[in-house]
Amino acid sequence: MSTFRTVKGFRDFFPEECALRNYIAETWRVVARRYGFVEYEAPVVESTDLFRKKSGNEITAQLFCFRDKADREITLRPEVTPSLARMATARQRDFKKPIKWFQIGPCFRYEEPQEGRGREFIQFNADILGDSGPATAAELISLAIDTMREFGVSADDFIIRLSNREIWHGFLTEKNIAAEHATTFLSIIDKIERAKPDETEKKLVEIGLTTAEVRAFMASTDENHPAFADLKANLTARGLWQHVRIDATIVRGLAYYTSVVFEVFDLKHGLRALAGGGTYDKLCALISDGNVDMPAAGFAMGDVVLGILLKRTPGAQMKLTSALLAASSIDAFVVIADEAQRPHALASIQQLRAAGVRIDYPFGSQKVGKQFQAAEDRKARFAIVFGAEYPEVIVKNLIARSQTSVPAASVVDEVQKMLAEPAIGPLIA
RNA sequence: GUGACCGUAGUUCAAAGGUAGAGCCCCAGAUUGUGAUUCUGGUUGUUGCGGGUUCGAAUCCCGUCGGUCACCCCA
Repeated sequence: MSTFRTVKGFRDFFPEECALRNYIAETWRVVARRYGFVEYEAPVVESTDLFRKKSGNEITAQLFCFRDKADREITLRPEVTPSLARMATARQRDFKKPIKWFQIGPCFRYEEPQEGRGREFIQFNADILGDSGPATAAELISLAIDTMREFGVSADDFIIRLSNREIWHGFLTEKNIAAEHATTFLSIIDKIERAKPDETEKKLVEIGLTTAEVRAFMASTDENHPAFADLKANLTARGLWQHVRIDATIVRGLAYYTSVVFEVFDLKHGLRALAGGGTYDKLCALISDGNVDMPAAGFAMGDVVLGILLKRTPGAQMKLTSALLAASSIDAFVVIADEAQRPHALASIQQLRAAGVRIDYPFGSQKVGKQFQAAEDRKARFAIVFGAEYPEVIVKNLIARSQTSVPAASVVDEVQKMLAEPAIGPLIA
């Protein structure tokens, strides 16, 4: 047993986990580009003030922060939206609007780790800046839905919970509640399904409301509420509205959200949120001290809960298994049956690799049976045997268990031809 | 940051105050040019770490670190 362990809340990526991480990131990237988003990246560390002042209490309580050697207050980013706002406002005139950017990278939050929740996670961020309104939110929600579907997660497996903070502000106005209570009130709504009813009632009464009033308003807030009309029309036109459910209890903890807010949840396993986002029309102005007043919206999806869901969702497992196999398998294993042929084998290996064929082979003398076992273990499609027949070599299809003899001089062409044919059997890489 | 439960070989788990074990994995051989199965042999632990109680501690107590869960809230 090693004396050293990973730091609390951090994880090792052994090859299998690394393949999963890469599969998730690559899928995010492919779908985001399909939507016309371009990739950017921000620093992993930022001045602590950037988050302390802009993100709100929920995030600042779990900042992974420290002082550097020059005594500067530094924070490992808990999210990238403030960095994005800083970057976008700093050079906003360089980019045509709307700006559609995405980012994939690690984020850090100092909290108690448990399943689906570590201190380090990889996040996919998609944001649209310089354009506000239902079309922007619809584009982002659509991207979130298609991302889930690309993983093989279907409408039976996940739901978008959608709300709009403005409907609650309208409710407070209607009830003549002072605006200063808005933050407290939203916090109560956020917890209304988790907190004890009598405590909720007590808190509501303190600001001049009752649970009954709030419940009645929630019950009357459905997809026909005017606040969702444009969004509904847009997503219905795309054929995606069935993925959306109005849920007035979604308000989100981050302070900067202004109107539309949404979260992505799985439907079958009771996991934590897969993704969340909304519009944040005032953040750019805040970050730039009022110099750039640019509306914006975006969402973030994490890799940890998503990874758990993919492993548990039948529809997603096949794509996942295929991706993991592709990451660990090779095209052909070279069997050196006669050590005297090793130089010839190395020459062919070099040519095959130059042609892009994924090749492995034994470093030292090994029995042929062992070498075929190694080929099997490496999930190779073919074994290429260099032995007494040289300059002929034997190419064996390890799935079909058939073999042919080809001249060593043409092995590259022959193997490429065979690789181009569809693999028979379950080992489709 | 607070509370609850847990921590034994690479891994999954036994051993309930009396000498730390098994399956799997890994390595080698049976098998000197073909993948399975089977069989044989082999490597591995200051029982997370540090104290304490005891003739004796994996086992009981305290602390600490880590994991899981709840609070919190979400990626």
